[in-house]
Amino acid sequence: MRTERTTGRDRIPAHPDIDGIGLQQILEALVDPVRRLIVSELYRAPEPLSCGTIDLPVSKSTATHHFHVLREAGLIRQYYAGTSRMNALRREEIDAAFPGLLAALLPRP
Amino acid sequence: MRTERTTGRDRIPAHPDIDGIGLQQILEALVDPVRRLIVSELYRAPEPLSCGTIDLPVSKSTATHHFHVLREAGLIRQYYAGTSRMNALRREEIDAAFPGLLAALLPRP
DNA sequence: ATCGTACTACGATGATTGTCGTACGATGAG
DNA sequence: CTCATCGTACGACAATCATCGTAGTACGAT
Repeated sequence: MRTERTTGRDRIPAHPDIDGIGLQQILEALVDPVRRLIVSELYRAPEPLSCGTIDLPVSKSTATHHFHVLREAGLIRQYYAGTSRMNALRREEIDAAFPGLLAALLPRP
Repeated sequence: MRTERTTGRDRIPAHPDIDGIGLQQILEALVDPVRRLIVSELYRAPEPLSCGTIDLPVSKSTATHHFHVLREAGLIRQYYAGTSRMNALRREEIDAAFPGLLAALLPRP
């Protein structure tokens, strides 16, 4: 049999359904200041941002880790555009499942 | 000089001013399920509750720890009534400082 | 004075996790 | 093809923290 290759669109990991996410997981994700910073930036941005666009006070591997946690918590959606990984806040879904949460947690503009 | 005695009203620890509390601290307090359970109970109760009234899935020492964290985070106010320690949610202050936060974090009634 | 109740204080411990460096993989440009 | 860029994966490490048991203190009742 042939070796598996991780190519192209397989690079996009599965995103959890919002219904499978509990408040607990959301809070565990948002309790970290770095992750809250990421979410804030995505909240303000009109369009998805690549990982590199948001500059964070941590190393690259740590940043990857934080994006991973946010994705697993159902807070962001990720897809590739070339070598860049784009990130978008799943705003409507979150607002529907947890009304007022984002507004209460993010710094007021 | 005379020996210091921890008597009577000295048993009540100092409560932090709400202005000195940041969102970070509040979140760190409320990310724990047990602490969120405590806050929920205090939220629903019309009057302050003693520590023993709220039954928690943890040992007594752990419960004490959680009440301590909540107090330090400015979320509850504590005072003694006999041997019982009463707990009250600092609801108005929290709502003023972080509008919508409690409502978003506590289970809807 | 003695006892029981209510809670705290003090370690100890195990699990989690935020952090990093390094090595690797995928993509687009020259 | 080769190279630089962007991000991931993996393993390691230190710090934090939720948990507990035990011992102790304060207060009210007997």
